[in-house]
Amino acid sequence: MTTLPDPVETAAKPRTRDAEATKARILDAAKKEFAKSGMGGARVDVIAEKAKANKRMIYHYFGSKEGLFQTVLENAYVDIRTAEQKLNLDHLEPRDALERLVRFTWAYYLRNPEFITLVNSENLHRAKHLKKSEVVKVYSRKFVSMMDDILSRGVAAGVFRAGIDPVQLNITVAAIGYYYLTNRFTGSIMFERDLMAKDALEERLRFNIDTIMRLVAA
Amino acid sequence: MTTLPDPVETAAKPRTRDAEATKARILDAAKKEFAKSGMGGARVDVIAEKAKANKRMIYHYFGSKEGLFQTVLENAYVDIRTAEQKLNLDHLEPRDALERLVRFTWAYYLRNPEFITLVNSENLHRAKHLKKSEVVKVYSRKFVSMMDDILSRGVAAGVFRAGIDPVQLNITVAAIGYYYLTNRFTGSIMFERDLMAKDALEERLRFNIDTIMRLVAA
DNA sequence: TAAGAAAGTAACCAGTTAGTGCGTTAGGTG
DNA sequence: CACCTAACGCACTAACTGGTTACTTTCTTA
Repeated sequence: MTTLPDPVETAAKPRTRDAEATKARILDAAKKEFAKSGMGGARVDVIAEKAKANKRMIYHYFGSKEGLFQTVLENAYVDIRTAEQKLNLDHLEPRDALERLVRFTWAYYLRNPEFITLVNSENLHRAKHLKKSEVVKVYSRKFVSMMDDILSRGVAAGVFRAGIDPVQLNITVAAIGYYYLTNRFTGSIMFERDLMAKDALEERLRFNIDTIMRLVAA
Repeated sequence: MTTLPDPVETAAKPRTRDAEATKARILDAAKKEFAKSGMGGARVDVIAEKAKANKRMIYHYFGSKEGLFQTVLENAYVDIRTAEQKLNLDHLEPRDALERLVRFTWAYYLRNPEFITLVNSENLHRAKHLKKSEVVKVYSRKFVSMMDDILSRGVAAGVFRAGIDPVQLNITVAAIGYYYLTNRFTGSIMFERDLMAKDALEERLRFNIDTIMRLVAA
């Protein structure tokens, strides 16, 4: 050995303790791993490594792999529902509000591809983790009433037809974006085109807005 | 010992050898297991047991777990595409043909829930198995041209508007059924209603037909 | 009918994997 | 500053899991 490394720069850091930061790093790594491999396929050791945390910490903070998955899933739902509420659609003209929601949903899926995979994984497990979550139900009610409000205002303004079920419409808005993106790999093969190319994505968004607008038009 | 059992009825079956039947039993069991747990979560031992076959036979006939999955997946795609071709939509009035396709797609997903889960699993793996399949591409081309034909005839008859991309329409027809069913567990919690109840399913089908008809109407 | 190919079986193996026991260390508090 | 709680880390294990080895049994055919 020749020179001792500068302790300030390369010392094996005394690693200041920070429970919240460690938790956050674990959740972030877990979200990525669960999204990449699903709840069953994700490896706890890999999550610990990517989080630069010890595996023991995962069990300390989240109890089990399933506990960790449940927290990740719950956070994901809270995140999208919170973002939706921030759109302030009630200040917009009904048609603009609806178009904005379609655009937001599409953009959210594109920017948060983990969301889709987490939801798929949860449905493979028959929603056993989500069932335990009370928060999600509260947020979902707000989500439905938001659409209900847009529809009512649209009908009153004479721009939407009456009798549309907000739940069915919500499902449809999600479906036309979600399906395209979750099945982008098999879809690109079947239709022999790159569904993720920039112009393909733009075309799909236009098509989706069109689909929803024609569906609700008076 | 008193009486010898009737060999025809109760003999500890000499287990007549039948490669095709064994293969078929393995494929059937594999489809169910892969659908229930995904490609990663399914267990080869469980498949062998359910197929009443020896695990060694799986490796003999299909090489590996992935080889087995690929065959199951390929069969699933061929099955739905074949059933679609049998609909004979080219003899129907365009609007009837399209409605029939929407109804068929919905009914197929309902009667073959494994299909959806297999496709989801394949997309989690970025379609690495489907990429190797040449058959699927051939069938898919026929699928697209079928929709193309319906659209052209509809435009010519003045009942559909022009300029609709058959691929986008195909994706949308699949999406509005597929999403509802694959996310039926989380959906039932979020919307606080049983999405699989008989009347809920009927309502969704009606809504979907309506969505597609309004989308293509002139 | 002898022989060999194909179908079928049981036991086994090496590598993983979720989960733990137990000891160490940082840092806030009395 | 002594003490104690909570953060952190290492090394281990019991159960599993995809895949294989070595073998027996059945059927076909020359």
